[in-house]
Amino acid sequence: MSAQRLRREWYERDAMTVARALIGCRLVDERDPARPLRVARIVETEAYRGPKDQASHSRVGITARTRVMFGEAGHAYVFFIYGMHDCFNITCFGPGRAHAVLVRAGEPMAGFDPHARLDGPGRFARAFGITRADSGGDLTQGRLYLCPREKRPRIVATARVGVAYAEEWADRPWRFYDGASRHVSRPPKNAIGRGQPA
DNA sequence: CATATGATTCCA
DNA sequence: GGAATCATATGA
Repeated sequence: MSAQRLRREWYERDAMTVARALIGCRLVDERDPARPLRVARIVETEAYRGPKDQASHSRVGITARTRVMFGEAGHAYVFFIYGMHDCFNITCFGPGRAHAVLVRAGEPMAGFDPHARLDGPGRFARAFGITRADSGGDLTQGRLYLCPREKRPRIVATARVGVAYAEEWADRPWRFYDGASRHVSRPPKNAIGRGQPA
């Protein structure tokens, strides 16, 4: 018996709030009936605060690519980057706000090889087979959806990755991760001792 | 039409 | 440290 999926209202909050709330939630993929259900626990996210945020793709306004971010909360925004990677995002807050949350890492729970790597936005999307074809999909209605977390994780906030060009927006602490997870994409350099007790 | 670059990953 | 590799945005 699977948990109930997150509803529209849950997504209708600003990106920083949603990005934090997303840590520990589960992404469920039952798009392919021929494959077993795939589930991962999200352990790392980044918030993008709409057009004024110079690190956000929505800064360029409404284009074919960014249109979904300007629409209803709770949809997938998937973009292709560096000629080889798809990245999975979740739209939030509401029409015209263009807030979004990038899912940067997860830990495999079901349907994956137990050693599958879901750390890093490119690897995460690839593990689920999420591509630009999935951009615009409604996460409150389709076969790709999110379920609430069971326990509140210890959340660590840092600056976002790869946005140095965004000037004063680059240093905002809008990257969030589960400090107890060993599946974070860029663990702190002095990370020994982090994680579950042995 | 031409060009620059990126919300990254992998290899040396 | 540097390459891979191309969609997207922007300017001619």
